[in-house]
Amino acid sequence: MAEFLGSTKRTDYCGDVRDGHVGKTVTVMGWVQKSRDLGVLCFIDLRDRTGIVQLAFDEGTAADVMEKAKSARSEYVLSATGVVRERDSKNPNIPTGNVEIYVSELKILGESQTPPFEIVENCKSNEELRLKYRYLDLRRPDLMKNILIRHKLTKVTRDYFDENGFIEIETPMLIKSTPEGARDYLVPSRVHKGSFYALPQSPQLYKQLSMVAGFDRYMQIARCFRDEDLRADRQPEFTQIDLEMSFVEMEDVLSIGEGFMKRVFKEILDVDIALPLPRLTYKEAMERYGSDKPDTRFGMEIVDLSETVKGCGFGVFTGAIENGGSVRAIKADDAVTKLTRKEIDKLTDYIKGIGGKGLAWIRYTEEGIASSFAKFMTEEEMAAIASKMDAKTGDVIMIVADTNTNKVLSQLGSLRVEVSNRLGIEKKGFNLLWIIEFPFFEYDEESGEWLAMHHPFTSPLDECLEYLETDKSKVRAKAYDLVLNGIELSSGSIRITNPELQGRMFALLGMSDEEAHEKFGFLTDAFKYGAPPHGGMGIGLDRLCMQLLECDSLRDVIAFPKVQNAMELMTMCPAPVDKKTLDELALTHTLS
RNA sequence: GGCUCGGUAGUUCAGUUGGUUAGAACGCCAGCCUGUCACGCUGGAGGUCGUGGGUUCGAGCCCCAUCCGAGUCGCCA
Repeated sequence: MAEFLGSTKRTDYCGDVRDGHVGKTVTVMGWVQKSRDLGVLCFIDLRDRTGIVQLAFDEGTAADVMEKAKSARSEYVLSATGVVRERDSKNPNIPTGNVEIYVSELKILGESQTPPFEIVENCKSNEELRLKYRYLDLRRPDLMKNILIRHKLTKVTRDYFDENGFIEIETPMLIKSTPEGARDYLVPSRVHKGSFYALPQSPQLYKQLSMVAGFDRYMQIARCFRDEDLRADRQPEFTQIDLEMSFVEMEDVLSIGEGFMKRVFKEILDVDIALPLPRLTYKEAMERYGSDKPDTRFGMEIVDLSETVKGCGFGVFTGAIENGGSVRAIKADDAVTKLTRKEIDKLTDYIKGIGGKGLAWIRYTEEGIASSFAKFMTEEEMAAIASKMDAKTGDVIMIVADTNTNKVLSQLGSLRVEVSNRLGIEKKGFNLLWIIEFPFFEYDEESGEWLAMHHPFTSPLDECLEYLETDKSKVRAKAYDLVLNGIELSSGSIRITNPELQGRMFALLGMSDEEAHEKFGFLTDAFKYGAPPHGGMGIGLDRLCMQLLECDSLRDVIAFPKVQNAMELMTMCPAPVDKKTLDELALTHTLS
């Protein structure tokens, strides 16, 4: 039977009991990590969020206390009072290993069944089980540590932005659905049957309206929702450090953003980040890394072979070039033993899996050149490739050709990362960089239309305004992303505040005046009443935390995450609701 | 929606060509034990092999379907 806490008060956390406490009487409270019953002697490791301390019992211990100590199983909740004393034999493996608490009073505050998995660091149990018992998983020191560091990160965030004049404003969770972009989570209205709220994908419009209101600098640690499929770095419910600033241009926002990153890395990891951060234009990032979120911790940059192989004997290459595409390649240094013929076949499948036509390759082995296409080439042509790629014995070149150069680049970009993973290339450090000058429009092959790459309030670069109606491919945006080790951490832009320009943008995106007014009238109306120039960004808090802690999954930094099918396994939601509830919401017809 | 991988004791895993009673380690339970800290020793319990169907004299193993989990592509302005 569990006992009541009564008037017992904790004096110290378990992990804080050290040499300085020797001789003092302390009371600690926590969970039984492990008990060791040696007959006349008994030891219990007691754990709380700060660490573990050893409780000791011996022949001098009162019989009732000893009896309780021996009955305490794993994960029982105890309160223990006793004198701290130096240990005869110290345990160098734990910070409190020099001391122990010689217990005179013991309360069993809560009993526990045997947990379904051990509450230890580096638990190997499968994640499904751990998510079902998430409260036990969070009790494990590694996950506990992650959540505690996340707390520290949000604290640093609020401090930094407060010190820089930002005001935290809470924006609504129940908002109007705007069908652009990701799928919305919808919330049915009871009062207005057949109408719906949406959960915000971002507080975008509200923060812009806060600028119109005159708050000048806004920030919010904002929960956002997107009803799209999950990934290791994508949850349907996530948190953004959202900010917006008035009377600024891009440089001002980047400066605040990178100042924040510097502060975070210093305070959380004691790592110094050199400022200003490197920048790449979107075009350069695509040309060199085949990605708008390149991992620059390793090389293997993309090389354009189009000039080199122009007019060669291999029809796949010449065909791609003659039809407006290109031939490009990456080189894996000293990889010839790892990238066997079989491995390269797998990489070819990988390329096909992401929409590629295939992979041409050259392996420079000790015995000579092995290649998928050498038979179509002259020796001079092969030598020209080797020269252009600076290839030596031991290297492997992988080549992609397509009539669409963007496809070539993005496929090689993916391949570059895939190959680096397969080769186990060491990636160390924190490579932060800005990607700037994003294209404003994106050509959609399916519909044959130019679509907005960002939300429609993003401002074009001043020098691109003249091309808006004439050549959409030339228009670049005042948009910027912050990339860390190949993950998009943040995205932002300078916004349009000129109603006339905004009208032009809506028109270019195929939105009629009526449609634009229906969807965003409240914003364009607001801009008629004195809108300051403004811009901002949103920083993915979960992703930042995941990178700081070098975790592979967002689930390791979110206390109660969802799994791949968007279920939360502990509470098993989403779940059906009863008919009465549906009736009230006029949703009964959804029951089949 | 597609592709790949996985599901055997509470947990992590092994399980040969389809063949007797499905094993190990840890954990759990009981007893013993005066300094343990991966305590030790002795003994014990614990399995609808994800689920359903099929092939077979016989299925953990082969086939089909299905559920669950992971990664990824599509998707994510």
